[in-house]
Amino acid sequence: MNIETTLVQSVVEAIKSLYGTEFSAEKIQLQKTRKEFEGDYTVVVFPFLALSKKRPEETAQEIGEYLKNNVTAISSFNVVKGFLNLAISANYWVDLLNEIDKDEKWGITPVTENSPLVMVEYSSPNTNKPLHLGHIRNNLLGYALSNIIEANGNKVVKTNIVNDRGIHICKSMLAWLKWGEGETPASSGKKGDHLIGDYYVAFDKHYKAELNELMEKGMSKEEAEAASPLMAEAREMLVKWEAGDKEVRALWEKMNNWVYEGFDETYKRLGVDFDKIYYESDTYLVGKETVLGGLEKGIFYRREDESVWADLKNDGLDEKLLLRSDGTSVYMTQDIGTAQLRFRDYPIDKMVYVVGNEQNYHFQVLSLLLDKLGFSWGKGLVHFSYGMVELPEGKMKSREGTVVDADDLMDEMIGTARETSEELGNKLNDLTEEEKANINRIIGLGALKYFMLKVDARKNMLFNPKESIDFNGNTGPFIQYTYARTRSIERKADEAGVNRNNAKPETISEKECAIIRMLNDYPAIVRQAGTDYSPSGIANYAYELAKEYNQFYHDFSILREENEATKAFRILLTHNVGKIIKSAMNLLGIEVPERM
RNA sequence: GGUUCCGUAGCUCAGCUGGAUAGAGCAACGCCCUUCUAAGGCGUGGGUCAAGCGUUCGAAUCGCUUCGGAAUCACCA
Repeated sequence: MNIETTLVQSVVEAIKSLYGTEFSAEKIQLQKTRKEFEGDYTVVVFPFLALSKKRPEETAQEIGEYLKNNVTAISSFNVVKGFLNLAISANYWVDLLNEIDKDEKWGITPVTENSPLVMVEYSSPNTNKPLHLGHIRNNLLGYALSNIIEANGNKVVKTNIVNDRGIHICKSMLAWLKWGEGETPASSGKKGDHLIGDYYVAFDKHYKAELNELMEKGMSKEEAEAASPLMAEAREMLVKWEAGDKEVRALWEKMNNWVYEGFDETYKRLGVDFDKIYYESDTYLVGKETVLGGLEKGIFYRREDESVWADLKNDGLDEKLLLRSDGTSVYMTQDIGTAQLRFRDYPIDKMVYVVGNEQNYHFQVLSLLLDKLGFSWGKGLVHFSYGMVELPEGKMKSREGTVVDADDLMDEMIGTARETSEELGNKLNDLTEEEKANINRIIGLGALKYFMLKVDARKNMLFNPKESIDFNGNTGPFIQYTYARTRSIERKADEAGVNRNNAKPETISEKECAIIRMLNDYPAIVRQAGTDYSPSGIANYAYELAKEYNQFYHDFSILREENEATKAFRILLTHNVGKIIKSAMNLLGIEVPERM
């Protein structure tokens, strides 16, 4: 049994024995003892005063004595005001550490055949431009979240819905036809998604120029927009696409495939992946059918102009359009269609959508609509809503050229890692260029990923491209560095023939107890992160652990210990700190280097 | 205007199922590399936890109000 459970139960027994009353275990407040006090765990005794009818100090003293006499793991206790601090014996910690050592997957709940199936949707790009900083946050959160949910004993299906159709795609296509002169990724050496993005920008440029021209001739902005021949052509192209025009479809497929190749490269580099990809071009018609089905069942209603609506006023929301008067589908219709297809493909128990917080309302509505349409997981769907990434100049705006491109950013991070590494000197000189490059990649991306994941997802976050490329302090590289040192120590210990199974020291330090306690907390941290959907919980834990260990490491020369048992114990501790750091970073999708 | 979210050190962020003197990192200043990796460690300074009221033995944490900021409320996606 876990030490915390033991302590709580013992406190219940103590109260019963001393005051003759049952006290509910959930109401007992057991917390880690703060650093400035002596002990490992602290019981808050204020809630018991009504029962004991004594002053806080006396009550704490009585309970402390009872516990010390009845729980072998407790070596001593002290009382400060209404706080009972309990110290756990060294033996207990050594045994616990051995237990953690035996379990290679400490903290991870295995997935079985009967585990619930959770589908996580994330990324959801448009195929008319490359991925940017906002997508990076989305992708990293989605991937980390999937790992965390899986670590809590769920089957996870990672999915991506690609927005591959619509007027914006036609704009790129049209621009490419007009001004592309047959340019391809192969002919220009550009990544496919960047190539298409350039044409999307080109369309906008020409369109703006056209508007200006028309406005100079005396049209208002609205009139010019309506009269624009370029936009008319784009709309025409969309109509052709919907009608299945062969040429348009062929061009669409060709250009989308370029984009997918580009995306795949970016995803691979970011280290994220998907089990199943859905395309909006496949789902939007299904959505229409589903909505019409709902109409027949009387869940929705039709207005005089033939448009279809859902009335959600009884649920505290407004009315929501589902099909336009011309019968075409809207965003919501497509999400319903995607849900329908997914439900056909998988026995989904829970659905998690990783989508920005600007769509909070949309998902509130979607949840209700899916529920009304009979999807068992509709009501309980989770919109994992995250905040925007802001730049020092404000929001990212493609028009103002303040978008931070995902590929460029990764290049920059890796480049900075390389420079830093070179400045620091010759640590890696015995490695090949390839090995060095790989370590710099791990560090550069680790810095980026950790920076994005350590912040509470709900909050808007500020990304300063210049200052945030930081490798000191609460950063990914600091944690990776700590891991690399644990590995270095282990390698040297292996050479010296230290056997960590001989760890039976007579005394261990407070610092070491604190570290073991943190290792012991890991399963609870993983569970908490799973129920809160909070990768940041894992991230901050990893930092705390790395920091705690780093401080400890600084004070000890492990391999120079004279006592074999103590030396073995320190290696055992080092090994398990490394194990847990690696595991936590794995959940976040951050690699750890063996050296750095 | 309605709804939702956010406001903690100069900056970036933890802490929030109510507990002890509110924590890190960055930035500033001062120490520490013949010691398993200095991408490190130690120290100093820095706070009206936006403000007010309430709940209670106890509030950064819970409730209400106000003030600031963001998102959303489309026959856009």
